Amino acid sequence: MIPPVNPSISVDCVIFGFDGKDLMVLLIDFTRSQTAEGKIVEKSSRKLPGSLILENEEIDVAANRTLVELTGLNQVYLRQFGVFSDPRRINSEEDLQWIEKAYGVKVSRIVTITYYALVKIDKSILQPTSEGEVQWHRVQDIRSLAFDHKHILVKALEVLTQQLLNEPIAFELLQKRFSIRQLQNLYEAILGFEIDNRNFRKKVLKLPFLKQLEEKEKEVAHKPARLYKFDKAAYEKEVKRSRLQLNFIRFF
Amino acid sequence: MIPPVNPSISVDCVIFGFDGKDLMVLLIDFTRSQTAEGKIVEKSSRKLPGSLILENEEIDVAANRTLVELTGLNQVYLRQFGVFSDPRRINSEEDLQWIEKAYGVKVSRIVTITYYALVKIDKSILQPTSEGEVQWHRVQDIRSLAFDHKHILVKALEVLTQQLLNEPIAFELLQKRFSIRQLQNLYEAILGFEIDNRNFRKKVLKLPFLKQLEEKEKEVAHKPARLYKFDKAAYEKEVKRSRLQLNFIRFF
DNA sequence: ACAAAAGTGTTCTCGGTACACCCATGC
DNA sequence: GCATGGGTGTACCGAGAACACTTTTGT
Repeated sequence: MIPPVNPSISVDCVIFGFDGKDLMVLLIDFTRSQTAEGKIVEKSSRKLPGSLILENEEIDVAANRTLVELTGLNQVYLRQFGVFSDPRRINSEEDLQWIEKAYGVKVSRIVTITYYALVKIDKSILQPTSEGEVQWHRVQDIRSLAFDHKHILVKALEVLTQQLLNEPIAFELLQKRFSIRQLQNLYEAILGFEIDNRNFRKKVLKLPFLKQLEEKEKEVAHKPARLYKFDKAAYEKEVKRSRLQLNFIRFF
Repeated sequence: MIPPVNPSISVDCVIFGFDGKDLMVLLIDFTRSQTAEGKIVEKSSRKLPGSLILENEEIDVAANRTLVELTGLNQVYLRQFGVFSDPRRINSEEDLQWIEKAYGVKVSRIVTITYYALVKIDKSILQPTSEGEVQWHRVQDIRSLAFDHKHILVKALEVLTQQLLNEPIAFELLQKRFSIRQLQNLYEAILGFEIDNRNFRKKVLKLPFLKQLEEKEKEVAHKPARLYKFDKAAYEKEVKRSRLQLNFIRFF
């Protein structure tokens, strides 16, 4: 038996990855066709992965379900960042019909709760979906998306940037072991400006939760970089220890 | 004609005020009674102001509507900060019946989008509601609330604290004209620790959006304090001007 | 030996912190 | 004149910013 779906609440996930150079996002290609007035209307575009929620399902769980179905990854960083509720956010007849067909329920207005996920690209194994093909796209190349998904993406990027400056989430996008340069590249890609390498190293090497490993890069045609890992336990400990200070009041 | 209500989505508002000494929150007293198995069950408690949303109503608008109905205040600071979606968050029969009676619709599971508002206490004129009496309460005195509202309040406080450290929202809680000491009291009340007065003054007086006024306090039995106001336009300008720097990466 | 990226140190400036006394007013 | 809270300055320290050359590896 199919569990009942709530026809007015959905989740949409902005799934970010990092390929060493650019910030990437996972999108689904899909095509809607509608027969209206004897003519067949076809529209092709891309959308963010998402799903209506089940009755009796917590929203976080729905977001995680969407993520697992798509990437095969469980236990990844997932953060709720917004609610999109414009009554006209799904405004075309063929879009509504496509959703009704996909879920087998009558829908009208849908409020969506949005999440962004941070995944290690190399670990993700993209699963085929009934909606359409799933692919990674460079964020900077994306021009338009279906529904109000472009709008959602823009908001996700804003929140991601803020988050990156205040919490150690960069490590969720990198492989377990990484070089300082890779970390810097990630910051530069997301923040959109260059950072002085010496100052960056000085700053991050002082962090108590960045652990140097014995291993080095191999088979590279230059001096091999030292590898590091993120020690989550050390981070949690440090956060608890640190007291709030005046220092923390910063308005810009 | 009553506009149709969406029975599965609501907003709840945590309305904060500051009385010069303590952080306050606006709560509604309400009583549910239910006749079950011949017995009358009565429960009295307090709840956050909230409302089911209307179909065709944006969530932000619903939150604002709730706020206006209650305080008579429009155009106050209002910020969405969470979504509470545990399918069992409204778990008692009398709570469900009370909601159904209040809105005249059949409800089962409700997902709530939560907002916090910052208001100037002296400007608010509490409106009587059909739900029950509305009153300001000191945040630190609150022991328990109906539904999962205590949980919501705790989350609101966390977000408020973070916000206070990163954005100039303190001024939303103070009167238009205020003294540095009042501002400091507000920070101390919310952050929960004492701040050195000389250092605090030095810090805030350097802010380009804090404008000194000619007026001073009057009729106080001590040296009258200078008054200041928050210049929003100057703040916006400053934010645009300031560039992101490495400086901004702070993990604790 | 050369190409390519890793890694390293110093000086300057600014902002945070700790800390104790005089000032203006009402009564 | 005294009680009350407002308002002020200095010395120390740590972190960010600017800036250019040497090191290690593969080919």
